[in-house]
Amino acid sequence: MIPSNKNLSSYRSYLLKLPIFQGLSEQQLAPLLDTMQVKQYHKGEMVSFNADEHSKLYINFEGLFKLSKINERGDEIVLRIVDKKSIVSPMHFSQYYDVVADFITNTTLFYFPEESIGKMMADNHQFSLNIVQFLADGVQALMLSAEVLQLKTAKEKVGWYLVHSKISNTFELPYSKSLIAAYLGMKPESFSRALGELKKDGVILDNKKIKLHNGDELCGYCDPVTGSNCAFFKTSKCTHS
Amino acid sequence: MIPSNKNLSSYRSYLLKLPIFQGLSEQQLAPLLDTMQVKQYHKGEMVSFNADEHSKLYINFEGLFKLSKINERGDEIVLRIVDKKSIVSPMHFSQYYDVVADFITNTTLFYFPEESIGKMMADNHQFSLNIVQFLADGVQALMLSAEVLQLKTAKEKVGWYLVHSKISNTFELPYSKSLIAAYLGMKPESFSRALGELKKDGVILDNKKIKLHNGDELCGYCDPVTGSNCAFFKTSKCTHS
DNA sequence: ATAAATCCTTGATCTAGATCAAGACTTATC
DNA sequence: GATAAGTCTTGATCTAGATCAAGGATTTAT
Repeated sequence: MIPSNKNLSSYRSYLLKLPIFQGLSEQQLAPLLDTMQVKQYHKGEMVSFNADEHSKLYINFEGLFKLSKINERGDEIVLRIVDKKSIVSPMHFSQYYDVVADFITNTTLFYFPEESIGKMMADNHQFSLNIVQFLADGVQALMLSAEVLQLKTAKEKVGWYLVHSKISNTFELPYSKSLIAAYLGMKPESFSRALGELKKDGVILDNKKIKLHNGDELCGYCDPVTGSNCAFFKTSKCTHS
Repeated sequence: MIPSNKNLSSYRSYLLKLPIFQGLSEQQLAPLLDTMQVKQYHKGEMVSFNADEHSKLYINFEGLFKLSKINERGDEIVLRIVDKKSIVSPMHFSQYYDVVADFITNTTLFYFPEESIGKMMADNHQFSLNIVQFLADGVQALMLSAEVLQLKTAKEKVGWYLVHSKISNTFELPYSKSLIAAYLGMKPESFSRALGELKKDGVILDNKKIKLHNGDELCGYCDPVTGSNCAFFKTSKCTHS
């Protein structure tokens, strides 16, 4: 069933499992969930997410989009790839800041008005902590990606993304190559060439499936935050001591 | 008087004026301020700010340092320049994430243990909101700087920094050129050459003082968030419509 | 199943900014 | 006020990745 503003109550159990609502009972959340709305966007659509018109908190229920900035020359930086269950909160942006949401597939977003979120934070300390955690994760993800974009070579960027996919997405590339290339601040051509380099080292990408000759070929590209979710973290196979 | 762990009470009025304590009375803050500690760092010192050893919230009382990441090749990215009254909170980082604090001058930091901040948030809703605001500002600053680093040419980066200095620091460059160059992800040589280009357009930097031929030469480099603090914001002189 | 549209790869060339090197200016130190 | 230590500028050269171009592969539509 496609969510509509009429049948939202059936999604309560889905919502309760999200990290942003962690530690909260259905009862505690009821006043907030009652204010939830739905909006559909379709593939190819580009919407400016500014705090003026979009001072809300969005949950991506179904679909995929990227948050980008584009300059006069048409160059793009992908600030975030937003997939299922991810949260975007233009309500926390400055009034004058905006990003473009560029929808890669048809997407269904749930959203809450800024006032409801504010009310829930005032009434429930756990929810405030969850918002703090969400923002802290955002800060850290942006610092990590600044580091990747600025300090790594093309080959290192791709290696890093692959090791990330290996650990978090069980050896599978979650998006198209060109989307990942854009996220890594490089052109598809460079991404392709970097993959060619990695292939020489025993890293094969077979239709989005990552295949490794020995198994440790990507470990040199890992970062400790990603590594902490790896089965071999801090064992002899791991580079993070 | 140099702050020590003995004479901290005399800094209460200084602390009460900080945005992070906005809307809070001295009385409400007392339990938190009682847990405050001081630490001095000296010029040239480099300290790893990881959540393990530094799970605290720091206030820069006096001094200057940068938060950087450095790779094997010695390339550096400056994630933030931390000057007086700025806050850094490794307590919000993941256990495995770390940045290097590189002290540019002798620096005095005040800090609060993670538990005291947590307690204050639990006891006082306004303080939680201030923490949320602090983190949201961090997210936005990182998004803006990702955009600047990734999408702008050398000349545009320098122009952007100058317009920022013009508006926020009254026509004065706040730090050394090489520090600003590092923050903009470029080498001092490129910074110098970019300044040369801008000089041709009527932008003169005379011993850190920004001097403009007509006055609007930098407006093309402005962003709306910075611009919202400009005297000419949304007037005919301003490019932000 | 076939056509059309995307997406991806490979090769040739170009370019912004890095690197290397040397000199000029500025700021501290004795 | 001389000398030393940074910091900044200018010029020559180099290079990683972008751009341009064309062909191949995969997905989507009919």
